[in-house]
Amino acid sequence: MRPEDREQVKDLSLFREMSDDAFGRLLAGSFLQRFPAHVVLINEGAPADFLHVVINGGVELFSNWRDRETTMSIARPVSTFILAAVIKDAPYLMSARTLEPSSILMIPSQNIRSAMAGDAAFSVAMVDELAACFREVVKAQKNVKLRSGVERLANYLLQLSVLQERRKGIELPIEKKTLASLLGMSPENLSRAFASLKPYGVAVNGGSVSLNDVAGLESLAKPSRFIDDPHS
Amino acid sequence: MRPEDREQVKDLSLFREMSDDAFGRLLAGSFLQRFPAHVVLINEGAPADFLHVVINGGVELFSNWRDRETTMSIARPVSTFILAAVIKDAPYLMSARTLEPSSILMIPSQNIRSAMAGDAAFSVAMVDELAACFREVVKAQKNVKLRSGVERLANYLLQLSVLQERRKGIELPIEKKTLASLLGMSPENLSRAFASLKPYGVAVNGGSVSLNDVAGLESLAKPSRFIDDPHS
DNA sequence: GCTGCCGCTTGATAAATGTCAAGTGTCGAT
DNA sequence: ATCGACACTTGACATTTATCAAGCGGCAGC
Repeated sequence: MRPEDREQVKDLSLFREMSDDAFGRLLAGSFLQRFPAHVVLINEGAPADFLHVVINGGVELFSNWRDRETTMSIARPVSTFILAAVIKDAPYLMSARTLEPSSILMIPSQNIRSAMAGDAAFSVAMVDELAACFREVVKAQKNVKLRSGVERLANYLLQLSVLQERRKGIELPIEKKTLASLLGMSPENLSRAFASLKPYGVAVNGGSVSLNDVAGLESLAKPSRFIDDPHS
Repeated sequence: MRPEDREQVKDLSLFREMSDDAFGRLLAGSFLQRFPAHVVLINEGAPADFLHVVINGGVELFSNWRDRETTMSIARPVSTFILAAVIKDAPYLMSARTLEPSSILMIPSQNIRSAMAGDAAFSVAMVDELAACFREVVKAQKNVKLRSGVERLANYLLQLSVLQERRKGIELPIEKKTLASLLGMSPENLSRAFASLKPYGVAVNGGSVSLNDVAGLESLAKPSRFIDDPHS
């Protein structure tokens, strides 16, 4: 593991307050591994032996039931995923696969639990992190239950435009197929949803999207602080 | 607050490991209040000043967007709700209203944060509680995204029958209107969903439901440990 | 007893969403 | 260069779900 990678992990809010010493103990037995694209890292139902940290690349968290599958969220550097399963020492509720070639740091679950026991500040950081995760899922749930497909797409695009800090010309960070699943619709439906946003100044070209009428799009999307703002 | 109520709260996994002393400090400035049915306790977006604990009765957590509303979950005695907002000192993401006349214990948010700072064991309990909450929402999200309305109802009924420990003759604990919203469908649709379960031995009479063919219902519902089991 | 409200149901209809099938274009492997 | 796999799009169609309207039945208040 390169020193700059270690530095990035240490800078996560989860680990920032730890002593270097405690952080060293946490990483004992951990390993950083490079994976190709489209590799399954975690199978739903397996015991949570490691806390995973995306160092670079991207990871899709998804879930299956019968013959259906849905994308639950996307983890980007630098962030952890499946923290809750590690805490509860319970089976993973989601599967995970790389979207692209990715470096993943894997920390033994036992190290996390030991660190909590020995380091009160770390526990507090964990509480903070888990509360944030919880609020994210609640927002996602509201998004699905209160909005139509088109509305979810419109809000996703607006969120992206804020994130990418340019008014026109945003880039979709994931394949449309995956985006459809993340937004809770079929790929065909996503195509049609894009088409139905054309009157609102949305022009699509492959992975590039221009928003030529942000105000109009907002009047359709009606973004809400308590669904769309990642910091609320 | 009656001693037996205090005992029940102390017995929550969140507080069980606390010293009586620390628990006393936690409750300083708290108060127990009785509310009539259908009273709004919390408005989405308000600052999270109190951690709420349902002592008896029942509370519906719900959320609005534009002219739509959906119920997110039901809190029953004895349990806390909106813990995450309290931790983050952030606005509530959901509103709350009583379903019936209810007693609610309200603990000042500041007390919770102080207790975390001074009591490592309490922090660990909080981590555990939040991880459990997180996993609950993830399951709810999978339920909505992977299943049709009829499938969600079928699984809900099976869950109830396990909870109420009798094979036939279960009682719906909430109005059908609320149940519809909880399951993410319109009330009309819930009626039709019940009707379409008739061939699977489901007979409805007001709030009473008989399951005359649990095996058949299960073959339709295909319950999954990682969606329906509250302990997984 | 009425009477009006409300929860619930049912039917008719519309809107949203999914499925199936075909066709296009890209890209990487041979 | 050709081929095939695959992501994406589009159209036709089926299914699911919501909406609107009407009606039933219980129940609280007059």
